[in-house]
Amino acid sequence: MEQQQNFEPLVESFYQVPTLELAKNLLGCILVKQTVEGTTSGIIVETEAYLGNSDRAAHGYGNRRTKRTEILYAKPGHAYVHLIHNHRLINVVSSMEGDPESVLIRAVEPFSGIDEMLMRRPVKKFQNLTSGPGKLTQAMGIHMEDYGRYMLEPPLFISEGKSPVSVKSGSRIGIDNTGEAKDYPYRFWVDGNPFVSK
DNA sequence: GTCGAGATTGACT
DNA sequence: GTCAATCTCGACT
Repeated sequence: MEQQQNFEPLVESFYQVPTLELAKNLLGCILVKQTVEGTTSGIIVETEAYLGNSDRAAHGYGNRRTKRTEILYAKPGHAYVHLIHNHRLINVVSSMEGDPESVLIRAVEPFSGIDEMLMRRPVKKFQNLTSGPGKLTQAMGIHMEDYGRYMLEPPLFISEGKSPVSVKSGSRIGIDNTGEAKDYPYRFWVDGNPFVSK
């Protein structure tokens, strides 16, 4: 019995807050991706903030505006899909138009369309399905074609969810050789959730 | 046209 | 804990 409900996309003003605040607010919200095969969704349980101009670890650092980072300068609420090795990561563009800031979605907890996720990404441990930025994009079928998608309407959007009980923050992971930027406490997660990557 | 780098994952010791 | 895999973009010749 598959949960079938109508998701309500968040409104534009939700994204028009400081990036660090948006990163916290996104926890507990639901990421929804609709495909011809069906709808998959997951509760966001882990995020990271990337502050463009002042953050060396961010792709928008130093106002390097290229075709690849172009979407970071657009209005908040757009999807920035980035490729790394053979994996994809998904960010939500935040802050104001013209500021290359974004929030990386690092992990979600499967909510609906779980059968389809398992088909795309067969795993022995259910916990491994979406507990990482490259994992959730594979499970939910997010590709480069989703680059630049405006996440306020289907087929890719974020819906309001329940507020997490307890939120923690700390330093980001996976970004070495970026100097002091790696120690910034820009990572947020839902305390105790098994789908948080580490 | 060619070369190098990157916000990761999974398998193995 | 270490290490290799594999793809797109961006810079340079």
